[in-house]
Amino acid sequence: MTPTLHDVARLAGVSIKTVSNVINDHPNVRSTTRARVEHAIAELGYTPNLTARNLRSGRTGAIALAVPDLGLSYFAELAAIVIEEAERRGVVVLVEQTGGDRDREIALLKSPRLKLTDGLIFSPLGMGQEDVGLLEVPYPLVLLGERIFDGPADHVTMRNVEAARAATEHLIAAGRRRIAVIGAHDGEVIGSAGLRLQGYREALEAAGIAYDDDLIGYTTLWHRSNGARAMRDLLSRGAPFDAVFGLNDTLALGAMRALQETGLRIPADVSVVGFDDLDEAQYSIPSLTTIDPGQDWIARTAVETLLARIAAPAEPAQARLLLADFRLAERESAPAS
Amino acid sequence: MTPTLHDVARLAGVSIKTVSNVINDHPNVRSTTRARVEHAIAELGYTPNLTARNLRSGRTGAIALAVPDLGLSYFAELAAIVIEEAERRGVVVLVEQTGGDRDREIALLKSPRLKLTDGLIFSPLGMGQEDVGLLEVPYPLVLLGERIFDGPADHVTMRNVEAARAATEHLIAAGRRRIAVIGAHDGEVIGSAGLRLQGYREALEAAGIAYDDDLIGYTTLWHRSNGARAMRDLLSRGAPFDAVFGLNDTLALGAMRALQETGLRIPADVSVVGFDDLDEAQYSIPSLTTIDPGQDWIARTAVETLLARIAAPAEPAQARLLLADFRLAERESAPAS
DNA sequence: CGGAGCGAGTACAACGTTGTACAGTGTGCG
DNA sequence: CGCACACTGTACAACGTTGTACTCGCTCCG
Repeated sequence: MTPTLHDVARLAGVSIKTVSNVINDHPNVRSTTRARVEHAIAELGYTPNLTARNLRSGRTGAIALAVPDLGLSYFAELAAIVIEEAERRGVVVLVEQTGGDRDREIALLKSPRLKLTDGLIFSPLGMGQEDVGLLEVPYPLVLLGERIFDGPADHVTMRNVEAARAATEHLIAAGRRRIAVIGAHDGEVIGSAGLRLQGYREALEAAGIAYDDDLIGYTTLWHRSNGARAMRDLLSRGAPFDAVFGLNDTLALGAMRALQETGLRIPADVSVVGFDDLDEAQYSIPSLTTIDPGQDWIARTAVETLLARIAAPAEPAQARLLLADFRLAERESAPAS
Repeated sequence: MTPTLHDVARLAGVSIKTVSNVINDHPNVRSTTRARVEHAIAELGYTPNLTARNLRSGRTGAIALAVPDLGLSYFAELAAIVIEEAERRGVVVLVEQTGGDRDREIALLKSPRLKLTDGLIFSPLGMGQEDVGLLEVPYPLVLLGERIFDGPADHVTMRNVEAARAATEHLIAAGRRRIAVIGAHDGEVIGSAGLRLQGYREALEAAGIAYDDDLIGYTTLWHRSNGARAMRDLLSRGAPFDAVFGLNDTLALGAMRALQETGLRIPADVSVVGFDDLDEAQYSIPSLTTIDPGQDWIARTAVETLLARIAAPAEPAQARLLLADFRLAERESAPAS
């Protein structure tokens, strides 16, 4: 079917190893021989079989990226950057979706499908701290997100508590006192929801504002419709509020939608901040004040770290925790004053 | 390092072929032997080396998906469905981004990186009809989009002309006569922009409305900010209009943003329709009337068609053109009357 | 003028798996 | 009682590539 080294070698009248040497730019090939081989390669349209090369070398030149769902903008943007950075460094990316389901995440970690790759960038959503032991895997792994800490793998993530605190303080500085939250997960301590809620509470406490559970909107998956639904629930509860902190942009956008449905003006009646700085946040109406958590840095650092681990098979270094810088992107939905 | 068939065989006291037979559920293995082998597999934590298996079988169990950019919601949602469908069918997906750049698209088609996969689902954006010859590739290929027609590969896409005509007719039926377009590409005949503009013109013509180039907003990349910019240009031109057809949802959402900035009410002053039925279209304010072009069907059919081609190495059948059904999703931005 | 040394190229094994051909051991039946 | 045959398992080759060890012939220099 497709030509192999043998075909090229036969046509050029040399051994297959010589052809291999030409392809890999090894020394000790006479220029006349090289030319003859190159001509044969061109004539047959030969390209090396990467599967065979990988078997020989033990490397595949591919990495896996496992995220909950590319339909979630945050992960789509993350994947876009990871793929771009990987390409820049000469590897390809195999994308897996777990649906944020714990069982599927666990199954993925042991899946033989990963044998097609040299390592994994893993963003769990269903697994939690109790599953930390399952991250002991026989291949290079970089962990994202905030479901599991102090695991055996390098971990690249954002400063959730500090950033959420900054978002809340921004609202407080603008004079808001009754700040609702959309997207909390009941009882969660770590995880994006738990950590961001903690930042929120720290900001309240520092400002001497009492925490009021009536202002907390709970949802499971952080989807736009859940943001709208949680906001409607909160409105129907009747507890007054003058600001909303959406624990991510998607929730905040859904919440804005629900607020505007009822005639509330943003930011005049209610200011809104989000978290993630999705592309959309610039184009919503009003545009969304949000936290830029350093996603670009996170994605690139994850690739860089993984490739470094792959290149250095021994693991002398401890698992590292790498934290991105964040910044508040101030827009119309929550002006400074 | 990681255990191989040899290790398992030695531990179980059998030949490697017997272990292989156990793993692949081949007959003629005594149940006692099978149990012994399975025990050894479990003890060593053996998993098969897929690279070696692939070399042997000539298949990789992976397909490639090449799209312009996962940062574009349409392609992120497409990728999500492709990956989900592929997983359901037992293959993994390697995602490549071309940036919509013709040279990168052409380079990708010949890239040896594709050797890691059994076939390609390709959504070009930079290549055009003049490049049709480049689609003659030595591996199974399924084409998406509307940049190239009548190529040598199966082609799965949507009914752009009919759907755009339906969208325009919806506006006309609601009494609109001055319908602006956002996202046209100057001089383009095929391609999403060209075809959708054609559908628009057909609808105008059928209704006896004159085509007015002053109502056409041109943009290159279909990004949200370009939608807003084109809308502002159009507004500043001063030509009156009572409806906007965004050639995709992202453009329409950007256009809505620009309209609302100037105080125009949607749909009272201007109705807006989009094209794609992104998740966002349900949650914008107002929610966006748009065309659901059958993306889900397209993604699943692309995977199914590609896997069928991979399974049948001979190609008896002609390249096929597969067209999805569309429907108008009527929402607030352009009600029926 | 003889041996060291190097350049050019070859033969073979190995990566881990699976298909093919075959060998041994019973078992059933004529 | 002997043979056919199913059953269980083995040995070997092959997929296409690259590393290692080797051969051959030439040049250079003491």
